[in-house]
Amino acid sequence: METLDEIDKSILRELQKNAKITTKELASKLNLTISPVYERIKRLENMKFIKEYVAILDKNLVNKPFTSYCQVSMRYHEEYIDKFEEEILKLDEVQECYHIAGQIDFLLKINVGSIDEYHDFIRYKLSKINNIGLLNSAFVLKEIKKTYAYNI
Amino acid sequence: METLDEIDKSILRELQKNAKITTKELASKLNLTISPVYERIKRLENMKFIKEYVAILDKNLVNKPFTSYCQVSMRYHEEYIDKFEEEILKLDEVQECYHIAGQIDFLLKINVGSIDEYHDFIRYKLSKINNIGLLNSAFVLKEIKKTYAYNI
DNA sequence: TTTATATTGGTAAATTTTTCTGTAAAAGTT
DNA sequence: AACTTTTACAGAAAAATTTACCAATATAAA
Repeated sequence: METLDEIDKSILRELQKNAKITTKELASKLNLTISPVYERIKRLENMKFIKEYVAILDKNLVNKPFTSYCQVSMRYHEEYIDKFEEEILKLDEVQECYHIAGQIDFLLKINVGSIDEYHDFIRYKLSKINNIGLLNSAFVLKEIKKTYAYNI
Repeated sequence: METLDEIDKSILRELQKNAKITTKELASKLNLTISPVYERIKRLENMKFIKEYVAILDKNLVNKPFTSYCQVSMRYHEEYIDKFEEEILKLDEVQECYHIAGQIDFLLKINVGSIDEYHDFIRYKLSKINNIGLLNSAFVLKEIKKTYAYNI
């Protein structure tokens, strides 16, 4: 982070908002020419400050309107965690999975097309993983805020 | 969704993985020429299937390595919810906020630079919002899986 | 079958990306 | 202080991509 000056940070701020901005536009915003902006972007990519560029889809339009956070605890902790993580990676419905501190072991974000699909996911996919103890679902009623940008 | 054929879905799948892919490359993958692929992308943008293109940064490199999920319940439900949501939108540390079903009202994803910063956030920013009842934090120990792509 | 509509392929202009060269300022060395 | 090295920027040219346009083809509807 200390290798980033204010110009770099401005570039990252813009690209977090809009990855499709042209170097020319960005240069104009920063009162620079194309060259330095272009080189800085390449440097930020090479140094992996920028991990990837992605298109964000409308989950309702692509028929994945149903979101749930699912808390999972393992019955015999240590020995089955690796296996659980392995299985989770294979499940397309799992958008995110975190190992968290506290009584619960894992927090999963699940995205599917309907409650029925969610039921099937829990019943026939998640529950099939060995040694799951507790399993608790919290349905998302409304997305109040969601941003992909860090406040740098 | 019914307005999307298999070609559209393939395009969306690719753009979710890599927004910087050129029309030429994409056309080659789909065994089409540039024109139809270009027009389809524009159509998907206009129809808002694609909401935005963003750069994803490395949270460790930009000094936001600490993530926590924070459960919030309101003391007097109905009347203070709007105000709470309003205040949440102003807080840069809040990456995501969902109104969820169940005992807890809101689930927040918080991203900061350190535990100290997290403490300050809870103590001096989140707690300052009126009529919060319960407040519970679950620290993320490890990110097992995180994808921005829907399985379409 | 005919008409209308949508989709594709091909081409060319406009724009952007990428590379290259030169200059100036800053930092480090003798 | 003089010299080298490094770094950041500007400008321009080359390469590649985006964008707009038109004709040809396929698809659906009348």
